[in-house]
Amino acid sequence: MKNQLPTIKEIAKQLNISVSTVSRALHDHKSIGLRTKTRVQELAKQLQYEPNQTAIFFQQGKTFTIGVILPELSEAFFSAAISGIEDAAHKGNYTVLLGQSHDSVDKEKQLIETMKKHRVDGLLISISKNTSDYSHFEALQRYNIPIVFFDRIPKIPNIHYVACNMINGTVQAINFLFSKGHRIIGMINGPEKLPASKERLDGYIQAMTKSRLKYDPAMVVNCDLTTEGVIAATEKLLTGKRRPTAIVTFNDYVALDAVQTARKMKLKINKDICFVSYANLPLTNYTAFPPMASVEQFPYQQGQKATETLIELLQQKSNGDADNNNATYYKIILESQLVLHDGK
Amino acid sequence: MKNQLPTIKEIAKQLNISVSTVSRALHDHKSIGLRTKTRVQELAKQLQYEPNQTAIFFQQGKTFTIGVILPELSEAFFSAAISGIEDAAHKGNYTVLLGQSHDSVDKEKQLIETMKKHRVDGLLISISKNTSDYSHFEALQRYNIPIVFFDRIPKIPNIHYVACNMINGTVQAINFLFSKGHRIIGMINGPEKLPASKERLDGYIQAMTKSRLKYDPAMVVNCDLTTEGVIAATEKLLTGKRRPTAIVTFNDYVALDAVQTARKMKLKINKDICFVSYANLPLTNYTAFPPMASVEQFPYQQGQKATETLIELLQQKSNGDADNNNATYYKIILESQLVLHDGK
DNA sequence: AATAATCAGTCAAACGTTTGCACAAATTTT
DNA sequence: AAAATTTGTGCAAACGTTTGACTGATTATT
Repeated sequence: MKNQLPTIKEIAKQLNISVSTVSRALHDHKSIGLRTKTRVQELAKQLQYEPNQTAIFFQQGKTFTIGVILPELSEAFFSAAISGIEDAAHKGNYTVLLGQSHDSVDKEKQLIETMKKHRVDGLLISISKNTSDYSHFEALQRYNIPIVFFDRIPKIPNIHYVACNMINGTVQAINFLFSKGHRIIGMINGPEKLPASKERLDGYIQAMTKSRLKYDPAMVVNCDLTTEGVIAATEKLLTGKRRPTAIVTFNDYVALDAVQTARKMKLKINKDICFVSYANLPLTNYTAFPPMASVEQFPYQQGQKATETLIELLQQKSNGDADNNNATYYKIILESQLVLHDGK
Repeated sequence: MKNQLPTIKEIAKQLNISVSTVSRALHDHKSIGLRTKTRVQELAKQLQYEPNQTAIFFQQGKTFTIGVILPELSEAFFSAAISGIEDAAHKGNYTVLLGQSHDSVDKEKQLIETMKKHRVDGLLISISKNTSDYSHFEALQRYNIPIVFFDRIPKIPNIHYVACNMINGTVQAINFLFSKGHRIIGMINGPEKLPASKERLDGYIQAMTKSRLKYDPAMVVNCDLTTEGVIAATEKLLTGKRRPTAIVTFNDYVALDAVQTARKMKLKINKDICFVSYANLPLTNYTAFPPMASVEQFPYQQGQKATETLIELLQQKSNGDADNNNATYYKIILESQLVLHDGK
């Protein structure tokens, strides 16, 4: 009754030859005669033989599986990223094992354990917002499991990563606003300690000083990204004595709340006040008052690139370059880019 | 130089006992004396021993992995679903192997092969839009890999599935519009042959006749879901001699395009014409003229429920209920629900 | 004709773990 | 004190595949 699947053994027995011959025949090994080769291949087809991958994984100590750990799949950024990851992995004949940390450090650690157990060949990680202790990543060194971080990168030396540089995009955004005649430009930034916030601020300062508008710290307010936080930040910015005519917001969600707030204050969007944002949402084109422009971060491409990098590392490894422990570390930076919204 | 991980063998050798004893000691088997048990466990901890799961998978013929095949991760519906799937799987100590078909039948078939190779314990599938030949699913029976379909279900008998019933939600939507005074209600539906379209139509007809508004086929137009298609459909509906005062649209994307079209025709949204939609997008609250209400399809819950169902099937299987081939088939229907948008 | 090379195939070990069976020693029951 | 049971442990097979080393033919080279 047990629907036993055919094995190499079974084929060997039926053909009265040894399993090794069968194995080699199926792999088209040169040392097998044409006659037996075809006999084997025919029977294999007839029996619908398929190699048992778990046996092969075990035997070879490789699983052709890439583990992916990221904060939250329902966030547009990450769902685009995983899409790119899956596509690239599949192209390289790898499979994707998935886990979301929900921005919890514990869950992240747990996931790493699971991935380790499953003997993934490599890992792709975008760290949780709250991770500041990185020991669980470092522990992986011991297992010789390469990691490529993407987007949210831990601050530790000697790692591979793929990220998107927000500085240039921010500079472009400010320059764009400048070219439109804006001279007082505000920014609603994220939490101060977040690297992502720092990059945006850097770009802001760079562009402002280069445009000979001096950098006024009062024009940049941090917020915790909650709706309430954004409202407070927006109000603060718009009720100060120097009122900006344009605001750059940390991301699209922030932009949406900020726009609402501005409207409640009876300001006309795109007239009294303009917004530019960083792209997270697929449909800013459809929103009531979309930001005039967004800085695109190319999540799909980040995912793709990170995966390709990881696969390359894995190939190096299997080529025995493993001993080559003076390995160089990949630090791949995509450039963000300003995208204008024609608001059609 | 090879960073060999400790194995059960290694422990056995160091302690001068047999591997079986070690194995049993680590599993807290009753037949092992307390002294050796602790000796083993201590050494295991000291060596940081971790069982090699690939060996166990192989040995047990189980991988504790669930394969997921769905069309497109960057679609909000599916990214929410995968989120639910991953959470539920993790809760049940399963891991998720991921693949997207991009709505291509070939890719779908290929993914099934990959999943089969990886010896996933079970599969969760939402079929591609273009799949009409279901032989590749049926082939899986042979491998005794249970499948639970979700959301997009093939039309074949004797399958397990989880879906969301759109009929009631549609009825609620129409009733809601009726209560708001609308008497001429149109519908922009999806492609005619799509089951999803049929359900919506059914609900529409049911509600209309129950409300003693007679069903006017001219009030329901199908479209191919492209922007152009939607524009054409909207124009057709709004330029007919009976002009609807409210329109139910196939999904949020359609709604957005339809709203734009109506506005171009100088109609005032929520005054001359109201829209109700089916929820796909996270931020209808922020859109220019959001649908007054949406029929929610609970993708996260669908994913969750499908996963729980699959895990249950897997448990039954390992309990030897496998022979019990007169198995009942799970057909789990979640109810859709109308959600009002307060447009704040 | 002897030697070397090639061809076709087999043997057996290895990967790490689990588990049914056997067996000895210690303990309990008769 | 003999018999039965319990306790603690080891042996070896099994899971399916790959692969290095080996063997016995045939064929090619000198």
